[in-house]
Amino acid sequence: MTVDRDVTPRRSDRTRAAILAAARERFAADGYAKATIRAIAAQAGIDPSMVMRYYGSKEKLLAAAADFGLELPDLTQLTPAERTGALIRHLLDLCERNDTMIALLRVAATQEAAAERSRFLVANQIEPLIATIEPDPELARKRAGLLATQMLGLALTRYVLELPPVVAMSADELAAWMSPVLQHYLTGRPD
Amino acid sequence: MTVDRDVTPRRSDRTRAAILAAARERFAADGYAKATIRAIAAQAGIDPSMVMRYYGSKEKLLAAAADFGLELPDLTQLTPAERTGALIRHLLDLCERNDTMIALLRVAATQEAAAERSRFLVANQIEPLIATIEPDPELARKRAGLLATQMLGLALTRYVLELPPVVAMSADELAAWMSPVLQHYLTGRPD
DNA sequence: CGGGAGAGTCAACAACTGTTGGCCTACAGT
DNA sequence: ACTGTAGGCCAACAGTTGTTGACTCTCCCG
Repeated sequence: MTVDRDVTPRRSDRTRAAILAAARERFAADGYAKATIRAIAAQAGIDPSMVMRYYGSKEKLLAAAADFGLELPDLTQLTPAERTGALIRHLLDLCERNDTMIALLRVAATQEAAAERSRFLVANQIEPLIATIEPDPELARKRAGLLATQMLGLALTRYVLELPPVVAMSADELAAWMSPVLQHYLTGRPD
Repeated sequence: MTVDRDVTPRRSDRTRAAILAAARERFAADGYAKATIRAIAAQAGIDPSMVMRYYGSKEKLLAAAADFGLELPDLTQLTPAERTGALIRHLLDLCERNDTMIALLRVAATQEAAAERSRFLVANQIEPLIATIEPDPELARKRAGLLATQMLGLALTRYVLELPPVVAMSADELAAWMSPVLQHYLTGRPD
């Protein structure tokens, strides 16, 4: 192992990144099957065989494309009133800034590996986040699951199914409607 | 046109139905691309060419498989307190009794025709349902969209992504947690 | 200047896909 | 008995897919 401290700017790194970006865009737009290696390569402006050289197989490319974090806000730094709006705005921002999140959602509908990745994100990023404000771990798990139903439901209907009423509403309006819901899932009780 | 009053029990009707049932099962389990005509035919116990003979093309088979109604309960016959639980239980029942709903959801992630069908169902079945208890049509549209985010989010996380915390909860527990949410979307106000 | 490795292209393979047309079989009506 | 027709199967086509290996080009280092 050579010490690769300070930049080792392989010329291929840019291509590697271009492939990954193209893959996310195609996966987000077309889903797994229709996002052909050839289509991804074409969008990245290189030969299809390069995709294989750098990522080994289409499945591994998917794994690389789905490997990202949610970068969720720190709930303990926010008042209970601020939390819910921040979560909703963060989700919408995450979906609109790049296609990674939507790619994961769309591909997870058909590819078990992506579905497993989504389960991992809920268990290892949302659940611990909730655990910072909910001491009971059993209950924190449930709150995380319930939160996911609403958050992923919003992302699905707005960016994948594109239901007109959901698309038409602004981020502020959605936040206003959904804040009490998230508040309920974060700290409320059933019944 | 011959008068086909009282049964004309074509021998093919059973095969036709078997193909449709098999298609829904495969679409629900594998999504559109992986649900091969050959796989569907095999599950129906007939030859792949029969699928084409009866449904013309794979796209038309999908259209036939996605052609169903939500059979939603009549909200005006229920007290506000009963409505929400009834809606949630109805959705879970719909998803668990046969695979049609899950097939639509899974396929809609990649096939525009199925996504369009989901938009149609929201606009022509959920929206009119809400209109029976919400006079303002603009607001009824929004309530329908918001309701869809939570309902489809539940179906997605429980039956497609199979998030463990959501799968683990019983129908009663989910209804208890989500009833206030639906109540808010049905009759509440933002902010 | 020469060679070796990194970066990339090209052409092909084998498998699988939706789809088609020809052929067989059973049976209802005459 | 005969025949037409509906229901079904088989084999094949043409296109697309993931994947591979051989070949080219272009620097960089000695």
